[in-house]
Amino acid sequence: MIRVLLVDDQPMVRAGLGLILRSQPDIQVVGECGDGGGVVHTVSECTPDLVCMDVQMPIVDGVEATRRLRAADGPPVCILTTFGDEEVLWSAVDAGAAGFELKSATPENLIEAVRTVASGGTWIDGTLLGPILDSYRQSARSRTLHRKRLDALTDRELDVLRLMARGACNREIAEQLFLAETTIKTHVSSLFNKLGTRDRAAAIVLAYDAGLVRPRR
Amino acid sequence: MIRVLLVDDQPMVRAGLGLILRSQPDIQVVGECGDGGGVVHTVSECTPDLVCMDVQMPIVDGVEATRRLRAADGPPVCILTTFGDEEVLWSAVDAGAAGFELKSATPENLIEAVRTVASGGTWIDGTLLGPILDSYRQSARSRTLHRKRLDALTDRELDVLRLMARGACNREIAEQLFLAETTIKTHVSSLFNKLGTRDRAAAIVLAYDAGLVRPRR
DNA sequence: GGTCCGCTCGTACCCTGGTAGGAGAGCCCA
DNA sequence: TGGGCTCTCCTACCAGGGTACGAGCGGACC
Repeated sequence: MIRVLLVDDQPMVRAGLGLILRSQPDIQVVGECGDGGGVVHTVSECTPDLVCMDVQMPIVDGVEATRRLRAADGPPVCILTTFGDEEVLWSAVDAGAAGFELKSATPENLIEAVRTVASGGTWIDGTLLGPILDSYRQSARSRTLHRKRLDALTDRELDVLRLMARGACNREIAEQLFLAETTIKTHVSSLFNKLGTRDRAAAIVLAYDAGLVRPRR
Repeated sequence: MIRVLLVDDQPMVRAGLGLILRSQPDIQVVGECGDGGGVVHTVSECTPDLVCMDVQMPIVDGVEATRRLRAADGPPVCILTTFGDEEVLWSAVDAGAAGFELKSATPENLIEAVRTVASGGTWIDGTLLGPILDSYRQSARSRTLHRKRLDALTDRELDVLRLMARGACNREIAEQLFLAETTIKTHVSSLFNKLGTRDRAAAIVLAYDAGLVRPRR
């Protein structure tokens, strides 16, 4: 039996959600909340297996409430929202949400989302997946355009550029590649010419833009 | 009726996939391919609604075949692979795949993937979604850690750092901020101290790592 | 009123970064 | 075999980057 806590400021929405979920023999709605503020407390009382959380709420919004639940080692959270823009999705993911479903989804999808999240899985509404991957593809496309400029570089010059783009000075690059510093200077000048950059700062920026190196995280 | 083309170098896998898909009354397997090389040609002959594509194949791999199909304005591609590492996923997405499912998935999931992709949707295996979001969360976490170091900077120093991280030299920064070059030097030295960086190269790297500036795409 | 801080600007100095030009060795390909 | 390219290393030179230190001004805070 899957025990669900519903959090939404609109009683009508809670009623509708409850109706859909209760139609399943293995799903049980064990509590409701009208704001994100009391969620942590309510959870400790009714011990749900997962929390269905709205985003827009008057006092404490769903993202913040999700963060608090995660901090309190609470049950997994499935975000339920009206507007599925990317910003909200990422902030919810950042807060630790395991599921993200639109209120416009079919009851079947909603139930599947609940089942997936309750069993420890991850769920993102299918209609959102498309735009997300599209934006990734777009960024990948212009990255390959940048890469074309890097194609002119020799292997050695790429070695130097990579180290340079990690903040290494010429002497350090020389040490790491077992070369003389003057050699590095030669490579550096050469790759500046090919890339059309005048100094290492611009080259580093280009290395990031082209995706040769990625921000370390 | 959904018309499917199967592409996999192993006949056994094609047989198994076919068995699963043909069990559905609305799905029809209209062709098979043993390598990615002939996919574009085969598609023009048997006109499928979608292509189920293996990744590892002897001559032309699934990612490259997907790219060619996209270039030829072919039907959507659902990638079917044994190993679900992130690299493969992103390269497949980059190539234009609309679906990504593991061979270890349940027949139900496979069928759902096919139905989703055939109807123009996007599908990613649920077990992969978790690790992807985890890595995103990790990156977000250490981004905030880096940001802590940026918190020590004054507004003016942030202005300077932002321009510096776009490749501007001191004189250009001075011009853009309507300040003297010596002032910029003061700010630059000060922010190096606060960030613990010794030169602008390292500061630029930190600006990217902290997410203060993002690769331009 | 005094103090702290951020912002501005200056001088003086050193050092790394970047350029110009040359040169030798190894490799591939016509 | 000769030409072209890459990789290596050198000398010499100069501008910009970075540091150290000082100083004036204005706002915030006690």
